[in-house]
Amino acid sequence: MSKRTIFRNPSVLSPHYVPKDLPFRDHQINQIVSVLSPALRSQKPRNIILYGKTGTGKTCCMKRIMEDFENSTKGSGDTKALIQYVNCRIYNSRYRILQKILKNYCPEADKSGFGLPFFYEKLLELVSDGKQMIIVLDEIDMIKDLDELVYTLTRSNDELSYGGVSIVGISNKLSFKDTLDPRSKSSLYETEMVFPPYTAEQIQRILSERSKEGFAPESVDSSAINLAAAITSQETGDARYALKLINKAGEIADFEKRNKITDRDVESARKRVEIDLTKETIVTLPEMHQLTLYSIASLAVKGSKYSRLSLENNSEQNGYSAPCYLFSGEAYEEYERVCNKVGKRARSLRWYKEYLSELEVLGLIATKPSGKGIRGQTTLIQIGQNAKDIQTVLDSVLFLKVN
DNA sequence: CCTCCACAGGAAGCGCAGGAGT
DNA sequence: ACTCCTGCGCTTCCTGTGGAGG
Repeated sequence: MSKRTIFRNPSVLSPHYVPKDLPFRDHQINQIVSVLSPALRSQKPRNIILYGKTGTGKTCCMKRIMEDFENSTKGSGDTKALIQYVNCRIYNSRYRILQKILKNYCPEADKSGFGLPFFYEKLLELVSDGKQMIIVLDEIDMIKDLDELVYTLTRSNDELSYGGVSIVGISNKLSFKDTLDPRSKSSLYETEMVFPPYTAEQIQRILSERSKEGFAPESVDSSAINLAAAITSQETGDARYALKLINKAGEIADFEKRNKITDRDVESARKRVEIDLTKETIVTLPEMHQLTLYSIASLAVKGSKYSRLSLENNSEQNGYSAPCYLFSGEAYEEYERVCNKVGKRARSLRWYKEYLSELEVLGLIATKPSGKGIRGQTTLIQIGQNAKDIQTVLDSVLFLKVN
């Protein structure tokens, strides 16, 4: 009666799953805990920044620590320390972050119309009786007015005699440090910690442990795990990617009604995962960002006249496609056409540039200044992945049919 | 050398939604 | 009901800039 499946507990294989033990991250966890533990004794912990590429376990470690933290304060009745997690990709301004934190404690804050001073007062009230508040800012580099936020939060410490507020920042961009104001930089970087990428052997261990829990016994070839680990470490060392890979391989084997995951499944999963990953980011994009990306993708498929022009000067290299660059000017024109087609009002050129830089932050496109050989100063845009794939994804999202 | 191109990106301000105070 | 305030997304305006062209 029940459908035959090789999955035993699929949630274990999800990238959001937080395991009891995080292999190869004991050192980092211990260090973070030792930085944060003063909060349990009503002392203000130092601020800390966690660095590392995607899928190196930063968020996972932090969630593990938060759970343990909450469990340890639960029994003791009056809690001395509060810990709050904020995903800054969604809550990307000072206002939204404070609102998000406070609405867990006072529900009336979950409305717009309040000014920042209101939130500030509420925050002070919350920690004024000697409590310590730890704010975990995941993807901290996405915050638009981070300097002001850091200033607001550190200033609150000056006004309090007992409680305090400290920040745990999580970022995967090393360069974002330089964009900060020197004052907020020095207060934010009291402690710094780097998460190195996992090695192939480590990923292999992680995969086999999760597979043991996630799949039925004996259903995963050890060579399939080795292959998935090898592919991952060759690409990025991103554990999340590795989990996706093995998960997808499982789905393929399941679909074909086999009871073992083999190398071949991992190979075919590889192509699907990449499309899936970009699809995930694309569908959650705001509409205007989607239209912007769509215009770039379709122009890249068509080929830009400027880039064709400039390619003629260069001698043909193996006949294979050199990276296709688009001029921001022609991309904007295409964007206007696309907006027209779907009956949306195109935003101004100025704002279009903001869209571009946000798409670049997400890694969907790459840009570079035009430099020598091109008249005027402009930006060259290159699409991150296969333009055709992105176009197909967006076609289904935007309900378009363009040829 | 100057001028023009094709933009980049900062500043100011606008309309809107949704509070609070009166 | 009204006025005032706030943040946000956005437009308009403006000045700056690196290289090509004459």
